[in-house]
Amino acid sequence: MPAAAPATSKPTPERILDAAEDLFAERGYAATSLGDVADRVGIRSPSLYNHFRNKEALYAAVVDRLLTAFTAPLDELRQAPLTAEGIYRWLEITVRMHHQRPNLARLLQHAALSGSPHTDALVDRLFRPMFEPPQNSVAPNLGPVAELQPWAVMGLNNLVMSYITMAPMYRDLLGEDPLGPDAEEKQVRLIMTLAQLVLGTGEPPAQD
Amino acid sequence: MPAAAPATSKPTPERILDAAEDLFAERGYAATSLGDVADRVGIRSPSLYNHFRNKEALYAAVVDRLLTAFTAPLDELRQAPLTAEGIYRWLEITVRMHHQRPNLARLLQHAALSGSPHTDALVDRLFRPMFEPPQNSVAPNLGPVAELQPWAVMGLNNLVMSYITMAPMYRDLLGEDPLGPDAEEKQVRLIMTLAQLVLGTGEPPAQD
DNA sequence: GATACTAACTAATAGCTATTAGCAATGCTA
DNA sequence: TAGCATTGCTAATAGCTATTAGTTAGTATC
Repeated sequence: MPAAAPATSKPTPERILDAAEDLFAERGYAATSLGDVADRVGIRSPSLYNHFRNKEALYAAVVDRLLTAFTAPLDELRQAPLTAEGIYRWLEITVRMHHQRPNLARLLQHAALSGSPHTDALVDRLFRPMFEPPQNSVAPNLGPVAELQPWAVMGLNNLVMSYITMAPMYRDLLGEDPLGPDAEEKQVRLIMTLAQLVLGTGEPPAQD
Repeated sequence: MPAAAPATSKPTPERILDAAEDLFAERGYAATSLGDVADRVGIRSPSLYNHFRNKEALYAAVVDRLLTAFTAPLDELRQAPLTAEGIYRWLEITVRMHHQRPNLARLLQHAALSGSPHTDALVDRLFRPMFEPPQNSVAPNLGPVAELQPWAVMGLNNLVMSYITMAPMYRDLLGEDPLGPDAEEKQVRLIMTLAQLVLGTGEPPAQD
């Protein structure tokens, strides 16, 4: 009795990607079993091979879907000349995206710790653009961390992502769920404040 | 031909702990196999059971050894009343310890992502003390992040540790090995500068 | 109405997992 | 010298892993 598409829900490949994304993000590539993915979708594991060539291809698809979702709004920002206000906008968008799709940060962290297939793609598409000087820049003044510039980029990035990846450990210690919507606002404010301190007393963050 | 203690090296249990610590830190609890641990020590995996009850006990021993190494120098600092200079000392010591023994940060990150046995011990012994008000405090002025205090503690911690756990991803992007000795100095300076900005223009970091 | 395609299934594989049982060699102690 | 605890080994277990082969039931097309 196959092909019982429930008609109510998403197509199977998408449901597989959803389940695999959550599991890869939680457990990493090696510790995720296709049986668990299949269980979550509600099918048997060999049926996964009707939609993805093998485990690595499934992982690659998960990574690709996440990367395109993240790089799209940032590519747009990269077109305009780089101003201090542009940096603030970029930061806020990044923070909010990581809160809405926390799985990329988790996947990245697993890849950094253990290595995974396609780690190059993650680095090249997400990180490398931040380290190359933009084509038309206004050379923002970086304040007291002048010669530490690349390290500051790494630091800000890590700060945003480690908030996501470490959140479960702090749930009891903060009075609040660190991944709830209130916390998102709080983290945006903290990051913006920090950035303002680091970049100098320049422009204040834009108010929505 | 057993009991061939090479006489040159450390006792076996310690060598097992060393190997297991590296592997657990790199791959996490679930993805680490006892066979790989044994290979690295140079024995067969059943021989591990002569020294540790099972995989979980081995992991517990790794965690415990790391925690005692880390909490010792910090407990000492916690005795004295809390001053701004004390916070700077605490920060610098923490950064340097994480550079010398990067495995605790990696283990913590795996535990936060996937959950592992004994995660409570990690949180209780390492994090919880930072969130409880010290017995005799001088109520340091936290500057522009006043009501964000617990979030700032979490942020500084994450900043220090994510530097370690994310380092491999940035190796190509920075011009330098992020875990080399020069980088340690650079990170200490960055963190101290940041802390100075956050805590207000208070005391400058002590020069050794 | 016959045919091809899709997407599910079961059965089976080779290899790895932690763990146990039993054996053998060594070194310490009486 | 006899005995014992330590610590290594091999062999064997039950269970999980990704992956393949072959089958079957629906769906769309001619």
